[in-house]
Amino acid sequence: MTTSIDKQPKLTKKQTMVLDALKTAEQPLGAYALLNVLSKKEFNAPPQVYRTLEQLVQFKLVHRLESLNAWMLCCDHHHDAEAPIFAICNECGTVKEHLDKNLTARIIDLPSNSGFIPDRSVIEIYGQCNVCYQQSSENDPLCK
Amino acid sequence: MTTSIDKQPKLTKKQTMVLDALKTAEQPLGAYALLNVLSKKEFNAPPQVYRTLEQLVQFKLVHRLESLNAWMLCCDHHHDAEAPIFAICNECGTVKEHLDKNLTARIIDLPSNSGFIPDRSVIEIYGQCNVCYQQSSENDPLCK
DNA sequence: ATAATTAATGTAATTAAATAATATTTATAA
DNA sequence: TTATAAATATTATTTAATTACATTAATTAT
Repeated sequence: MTTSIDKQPKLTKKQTMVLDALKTAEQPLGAYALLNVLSKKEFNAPPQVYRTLEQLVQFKLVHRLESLNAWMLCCDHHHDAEAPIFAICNECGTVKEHLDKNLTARIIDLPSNSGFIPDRSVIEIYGQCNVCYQQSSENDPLCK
Repeated sequence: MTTSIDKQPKLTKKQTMVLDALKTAEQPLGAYALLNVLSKKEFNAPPQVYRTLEQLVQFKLVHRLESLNAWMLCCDHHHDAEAPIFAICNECGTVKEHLDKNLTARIIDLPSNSGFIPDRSVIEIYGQCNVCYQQSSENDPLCK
C-alpha cells in the first residue's frame, strides 16, 4: 500500500488543480463545489471532477468524507495500516485528521472477533472543535 | 438519552410499517428502496419516508448508515454512551452492529486530546463477514 | 363547543450527488 | 502509419434528499 509521501506520482494538470483547490479550502469540498471553483475551461461536467477525485484518492492524496459527501486533503503522514479518524466541527466545518495505530487495531479487532475481516474503515466524529469552543466560552459570561 | 428499549413510544402506522420493512430486510435499505417496498397507498412520496426514518432514528430504533445512504434496525441493546460500530460485508451486504464501551471511549479520546468535544460518531468498517469467508474457503481448493 | 393556533401529513417540484452510456481524443504497440 | 488500447469529454440519466407549499389533524384558548 502506498502512502501520500512515497512514490509520489507526477500529477496531471487536472489533478493538480483539484489538489490545489482542496489545499486552499478550509473545509472539505463537494464535487459540485469543486466544479464551481475550478476553471470552466478545464472542468465542465461532473464525471471529470469525480474521475480526478477518484485518482487522487487512489494516490492517497485525498480522502473522501462519507458522511459529508465531500473531499479533503490527506494529512502528510504515512498511514498504511492506520485508519484515518476525522474530527468534524459542527460549527465551523473544519475537519482534522487523526491517526493512531493502536486505536485502529482495536477498532478493527471488534468485528474481527466475530470472524469479520476488515479492509476499509470510515470513522468520522462530529463535535465542537477547540477554536469554536474557545470562542463560545469567551462570549459566555458564565465561563470567562 | 433514551435507548431502543426503555420509554418505547407508541408508534404510528407509518412508523410501524417502515420498522417492519427494515426488520424483514437482510440488509440496510435506502429511502427509495423502502418507498418501493411499502404500500403505495401509505407512502407515495419521498418526504414521507424520510420523515418517518428521521422519527425512528430519533427514537433510537433505527440507524442511518452514512456511507451507504441506507437505514437499518438498531440492535436491541442499550447504548447511551456507546458508539455503534458497523461491520459491513462487501459481498453479501449484511451489516452487524457492535458495541464496546471501552473502545468508544478511546475513539472519542483521540480528537479530544486536541480539545475536540465529540457528540456523534460514524464508524463503519467494510470487509468480509464470517459467512462469506466460510463460503469462499469451501470453494477454494487451496484451503479446504 | 368553537374559533385560533400549532403540529403533522400530503403533494409537487426542485436541488444535490453520482453514474451510465457514448463519443472523442490521445497514447501505445504492431 | 495503421490498429488497438487507454484516457478524456459530453450528454443524459439515475439516485438521494430537500424545499416549498397545501391540506388535514390535533391542541389550546376563548
